[in-house]
Amino acid sequence: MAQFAPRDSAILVSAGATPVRAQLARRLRALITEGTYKPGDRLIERELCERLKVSRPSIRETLRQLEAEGLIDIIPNRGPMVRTINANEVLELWEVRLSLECLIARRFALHGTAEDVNELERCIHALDAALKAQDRARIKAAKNAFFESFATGAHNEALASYFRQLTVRLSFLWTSSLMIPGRPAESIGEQLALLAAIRSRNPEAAQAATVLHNEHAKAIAMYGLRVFEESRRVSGGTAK
Amino acid sequence: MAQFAPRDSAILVSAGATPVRAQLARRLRALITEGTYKPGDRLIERELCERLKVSRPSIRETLRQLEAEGLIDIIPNRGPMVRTINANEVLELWEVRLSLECLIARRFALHGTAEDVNELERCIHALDAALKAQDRARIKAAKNAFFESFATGAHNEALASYFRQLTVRLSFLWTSSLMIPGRPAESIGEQLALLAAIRSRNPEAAQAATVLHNEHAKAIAMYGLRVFEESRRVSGGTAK
DNA sequence: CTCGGTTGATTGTAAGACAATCGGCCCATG
DNA sequence: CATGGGCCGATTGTCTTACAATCAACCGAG
Repeated sequence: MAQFAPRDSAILVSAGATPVRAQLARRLRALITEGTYKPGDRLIERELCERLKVSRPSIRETLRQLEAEGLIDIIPNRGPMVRTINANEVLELWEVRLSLECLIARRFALHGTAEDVNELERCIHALDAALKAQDRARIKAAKNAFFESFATGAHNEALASYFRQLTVRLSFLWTSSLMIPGRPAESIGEQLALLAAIRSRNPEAAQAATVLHNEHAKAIAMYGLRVFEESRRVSGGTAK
Repeated sequence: MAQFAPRDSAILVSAGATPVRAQLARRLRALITEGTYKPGDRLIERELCERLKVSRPSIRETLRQLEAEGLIDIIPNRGPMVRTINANEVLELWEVRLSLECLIARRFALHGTAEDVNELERCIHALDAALKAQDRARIKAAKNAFFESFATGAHNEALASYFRQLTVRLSFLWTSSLMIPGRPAESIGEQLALLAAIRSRNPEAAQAATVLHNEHAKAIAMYGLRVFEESRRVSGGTAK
């Protein structure tokens, strides 16, 4: 699975020069996850061509990829739009993601190296700092770094890839609910519990910590969904 | 996620006429899962054009989709090839798939309708019959029908979609190991145990049955992998 | 036998073109 | 005034053509 490069491609790993469409996919993904294009927005090919300075074939190939990743819907003869997700679909995706998250936690506890664990700890503290600073951009970056180091520690690339994909598909939830007062401290505590479980090489405890943390995060996420749908109902759909 | 249509699109469900590239994707997927194109085989665009009677842009868009689904690799300036999977990657994918399978089993026991359960039973018996008849095509069709009804009964479309994708990515294993004497009866027994657990609405038992069945299936699959790699080493790569 | 350059094959990307289809608007009509 | 039908613009679906960039394999020279 191509996905987005976990890190920017190491120096001589991916021999070939980066194809334009790979960068395109990253950029479009970013435009969607950062909320520039919101669920329901139409992505008109010619518009994207001039905005991103590439030809229509490149755009179309990229759009097909994003469709396969679940980020956009392409309706025949109507064109692509950022995928709209209702509450039920959020719950569905969330459940799948939780299942993978549990597997990651168990695997991390079993197969994570000391370095993986330390990296995870660094990410947690960085996230803590970002949350206290109430800096959206930093929070988002720290959250991504945390997810990435979490997924990496499981040492299962396929698993990490699917986990990333699901995280991206649900990312729109976080833009609405990143900063809820009182939540941060609690959240960090949960993640430190996960870290402790991993450090003591206890997969069951790690999974339990993940489930617990997820219970809270899910509540936040569903709150974020309501906020999002509200804002959508108010500011109206530019595309109905 | 577009994926392949779970069934051929019902009469007025997907309003628009089927785009060519959707059929193309199905056909190419079939060519790969059925072993016409084997892992490592290169998929040369112009070749596919004349074989499938479509233009290069259509082919390229389809290939982008299959890449995102993990079925093929596209190496820059070298082109697409059917993705080669080594033993470690098989184990990785298998573990993810098992995790989803467990979730399906639990959800099926909790949310499956009586009709879902009956359909699953029908599929199991059909598979049993096909196995006894030693008919490869029928076995394959029955296996797919079983997976489909299994996934459907969980009533989580995202989950079903990812499960299908993983099944497809691992499908090459089955072509090598479909018919192992002695295995069928045992396998059917395991599936009937799963069915019983679901019918008694016991998610834990259903998950346990899934894990147990998977333990055996995995051994078969790894055997199939060795057979496959052996045949690959012997008959050599047409593309090295 | 090894190294290096040349060449052929294939992809990467673009631009242009045209048919098919969809959605919305306008108008006629009850 | 509400409703239905038909027209028109916008957009995608698909194909053709074109050319540069790159890789891989071959071949010849040392």
